Amino acid sequence: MADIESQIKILKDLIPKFLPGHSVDCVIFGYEDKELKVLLLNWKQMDIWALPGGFIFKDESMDDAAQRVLEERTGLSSIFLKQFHTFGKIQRSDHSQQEHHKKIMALMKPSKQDRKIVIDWFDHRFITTGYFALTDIRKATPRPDFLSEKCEWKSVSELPELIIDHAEIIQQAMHQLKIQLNYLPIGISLLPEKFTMIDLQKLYEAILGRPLERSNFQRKILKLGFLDRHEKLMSGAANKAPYLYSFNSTKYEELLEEGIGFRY
Amino acid sequence: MADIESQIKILKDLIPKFLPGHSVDCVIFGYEDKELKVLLLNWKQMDIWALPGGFIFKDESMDDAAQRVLEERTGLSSIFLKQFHTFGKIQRSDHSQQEHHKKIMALMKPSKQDRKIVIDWFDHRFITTGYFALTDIRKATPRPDFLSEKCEWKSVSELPELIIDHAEIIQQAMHQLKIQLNYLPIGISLLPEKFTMIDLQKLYEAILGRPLERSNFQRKILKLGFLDRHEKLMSGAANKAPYLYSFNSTKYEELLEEGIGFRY
DNA sequence: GCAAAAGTGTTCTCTATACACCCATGG
DNA sequence: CCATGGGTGTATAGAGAACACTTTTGC
Repeated sequence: MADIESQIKILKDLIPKFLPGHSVDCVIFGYEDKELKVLLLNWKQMDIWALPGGFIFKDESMDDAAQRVLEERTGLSSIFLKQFHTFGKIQRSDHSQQEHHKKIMALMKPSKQDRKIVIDWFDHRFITTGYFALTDIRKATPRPDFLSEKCEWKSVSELPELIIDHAEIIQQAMHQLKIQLNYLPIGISLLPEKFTMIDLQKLYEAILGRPLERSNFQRKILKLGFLDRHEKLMSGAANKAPYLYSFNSTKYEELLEEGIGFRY
Repeated sequence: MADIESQIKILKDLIPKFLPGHSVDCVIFGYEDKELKVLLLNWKQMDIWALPGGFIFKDESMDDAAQRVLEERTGLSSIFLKQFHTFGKIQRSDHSQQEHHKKIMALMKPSKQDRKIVIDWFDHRFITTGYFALTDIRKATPRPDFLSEKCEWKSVSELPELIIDHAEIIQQAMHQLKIQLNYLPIGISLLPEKFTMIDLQKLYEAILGRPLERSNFQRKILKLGFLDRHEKLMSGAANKAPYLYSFNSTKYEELLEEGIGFRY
């Protein structure tokens, strides 16, 4: 596996350029099949998952580092991205993490010195800042990093086993999403260009975790006036065809300043 | 000034025990004379102010570090304290900071080596996590740290000149205070045991930055039912005496879970 | 009695919510 | 025509804002 080995060499050279002790982790949200999803990485040689994360270069702001991680994993730039919490407990490492690093190290034969640098780097304590991102799942192209085998969207309602405190980080991100719902460009970030009213409602329901009344939702949203109505969507089903809508981003952004009202 | 010199020696020995690159800063709020105040430190030899802050020991959680800073500067423990944002721009240092360190160094004659360790420590890049605290100003006893001359409560409406990005940190803290108002134990933390309805109203007004209608405020708060009514406060003024109230903390905490409703 | 501030009542509007009803579509 | 789901109407309850009115206090 010369591939990993060369990656380790690259990493060894990068390590001195990173800020020690601090990392960023991204909770990248997408929306598909009426479910809220997050992008997760599957670690090589282990059946355990992790959030996409990375380190901060000494000459790079923390926000830029998060942006870089997001871009590397999804190919997307200029996406809504916001920090939500910094995790600073002492025990931010666990058995599975150490086991993983051992297995990775076993796969390669770098020089003793390189090996030591890399192991030491991963073994010391990190404080991590969590960011959440809102993406259109159809536009993203998930790409694993060198530590990982797979990079996949996983439904937040059935998350796989996650390393260290990453389950907690996702929980926190979802809570913040709920809390800040009225001030976030939920719809415009997570939905495709055109969508039906039910699509939008289901998205809100997925985030809020509770059902909303159909007719009232429709009236409320339309009254806010940030949607443009387009042609009807003929689904082929034996029922009335819904209109397609798109966001009038000017009006939408104006309204977001004040907050679009849904209590949680 | 052997005093500073011995402090520098202590600091030099502590530095290896700190996590490099990360600090905490506390925006400690108090309420007095109908004004929201924050506790600030005045740096020795300079007419510039700073937030109380500190570093994190390698075997200490970030929350504990913030708690320690709060306790060292106010003597208060078990106070409401919560992180609100992490500041990770590259240029988190400025001219006034460097000037200050030079002046401090000039005051003392430590060994060249000690001096280098301390200067290097302060000169490298820090990411800082901001915490805000809510305190009863009457119970706190402000104490300067060794870099500072004075430690005083300053009204948020007329802040003095602050180092680096500390003005921005306070702005952010105030914004979070406003946003989270309905979920924070504002009253019980910032007011004395007993207070009048107007006291509580003025506190809310100070945080929200806008006037509230007296009679409606009274009705709304009383209807929520977390206040116990006590004797009247005879002020000696030629007007009707207001009742004194205190928080029924059980009910208050129950309600805070759901949020006590004031739109901002 | 008068001024000032506290406490209570009334009215109006706006929103949320529930639910009824009509409309479009394809089988 | 019927089942299904979209779109609109309506009725009611509660919250919020504005403001009038009453009560208490010290001069």
